[in-house]
Amino acid sequence: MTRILVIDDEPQILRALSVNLRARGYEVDLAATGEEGLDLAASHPPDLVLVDLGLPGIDGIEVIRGLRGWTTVPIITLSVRDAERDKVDALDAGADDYVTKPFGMDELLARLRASLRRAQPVPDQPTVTTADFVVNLATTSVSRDGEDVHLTPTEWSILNVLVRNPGRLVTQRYLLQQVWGPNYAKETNYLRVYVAGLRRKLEPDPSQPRYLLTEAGMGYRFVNDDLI
Amino acid sequence: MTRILVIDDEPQILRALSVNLRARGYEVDLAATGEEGLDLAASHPPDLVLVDLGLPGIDGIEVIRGLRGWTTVPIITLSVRDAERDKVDALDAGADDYVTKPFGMDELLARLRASLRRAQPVPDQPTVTTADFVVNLATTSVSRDGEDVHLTPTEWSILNVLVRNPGRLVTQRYLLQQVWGPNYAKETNYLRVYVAGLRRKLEPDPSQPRYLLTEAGMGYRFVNDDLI
DNA sequence: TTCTCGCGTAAAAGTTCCGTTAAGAGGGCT
DNA sequence: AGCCCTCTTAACGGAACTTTTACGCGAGAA
Repeated sequence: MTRILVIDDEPQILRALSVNLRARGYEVDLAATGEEGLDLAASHPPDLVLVDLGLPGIDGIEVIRGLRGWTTVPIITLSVRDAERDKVDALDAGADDYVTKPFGMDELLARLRASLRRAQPVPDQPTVTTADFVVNLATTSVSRDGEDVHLTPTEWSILNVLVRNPGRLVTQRYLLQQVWGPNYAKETNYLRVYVAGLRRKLEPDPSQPRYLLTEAGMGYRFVNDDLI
Repeated sequence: MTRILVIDDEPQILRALSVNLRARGYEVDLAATGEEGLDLAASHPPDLVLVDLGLPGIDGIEVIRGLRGWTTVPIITLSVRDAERDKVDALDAGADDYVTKPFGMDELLARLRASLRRAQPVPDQPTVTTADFVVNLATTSVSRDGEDVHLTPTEWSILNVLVRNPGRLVTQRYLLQQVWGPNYAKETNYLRVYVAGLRRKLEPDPSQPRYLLTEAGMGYRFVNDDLI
């Protein structure tokens, strides 16, 4: 049975979600505060977390960071209609999706199913193959034209995050948090230096990247269009 | 059967709407005051709400806020012609569309069908597909004819808001607040510049937009009426 | 008709962001 | 200790993006 942890301070929303989710056959855990939610998640690991961003006490973002410290469980945030740029923080912190309040139960259920489905095929492909190089996630190695390419730990860490999110825009803040930790979310110059290094080692033409693309003002993206 | 809740204090309008809607095969609930309307909506959930903005007692805006506290049912407002300010407030409060009194029954029915259609299927996947382009909300990317379309952060932010509110009239103020924050609610020239950019990149004929429509003086609307 | 207002468009001006390079610091290994 | 590898940090030129300004057009009001 799929277990869903709902963290929200508004009793009526908690209640509405509880009723609707149970009616759909989900097992539901409820928490009214961030602390409670984190405890519950640890003692009773859920398959998906629904968390309100506007919690009293430690807020939703902190809950996401707390969860992301030890689990990759899908997280969907609930938030009031607010500035887009605030929601970016949630996604950067590691949320998978967000729903704005007021939300339709149908929409929420749809996003929930989508997140659960996306979480399933995590049986990570051991290798990612492009026309120019092969990344072996199991053995932590990269080869190009049959030759081993040596990467430093930091380079590997970055490549790892990008390759595990193929085609997806990875924000610089998310990358920095994954690789260096939450205190380095602003040090975008690190990314510039290391991505340059990766391109030198992996791209056929480092000055015109084909796999490790920059999205100015947003982040980076690993694309692999070849059908292999 | 599709149920429509009509909230209006003028008996002749209530009567005219009731007759016309029933003739088209809709089930109709009638309410003469805001309180009555809210009660009826709660006890007998409708598929769409038609509400007059100029109600005695708690007015139309309050009714919209009351409904939006717990439901995303499509709301169309009826308002007299010169109450521009009220219309914008209604849309910001969560209305989907408005019709100006005196209104033609044909126009009302058309908007009604459009709102109902939008509310129907919630896509299970985080992509929005039109005949000309595909917006992928999960990967933050847009493609057209198989080719990736590059968007700047601001362009993406605007498209994101519009696409997440399909068929709905999004006010300029709401867009500006979502993208730039609350201090930019008056900078409508930004919208002109960036929407033009989006049209250039996405519309088959940017001078005659098919998806990103302007509602003069009010805002913008993303429509995708293709049955895909 | 003329006037006004809002919109679309283009381009200039201003600002931020990125790639590159290089030098110094720290740590492990021989 | 000395060497090598890696990480950190700073600086700069150029690219990308945002903001601002200006102007033409068309719809609706006077």
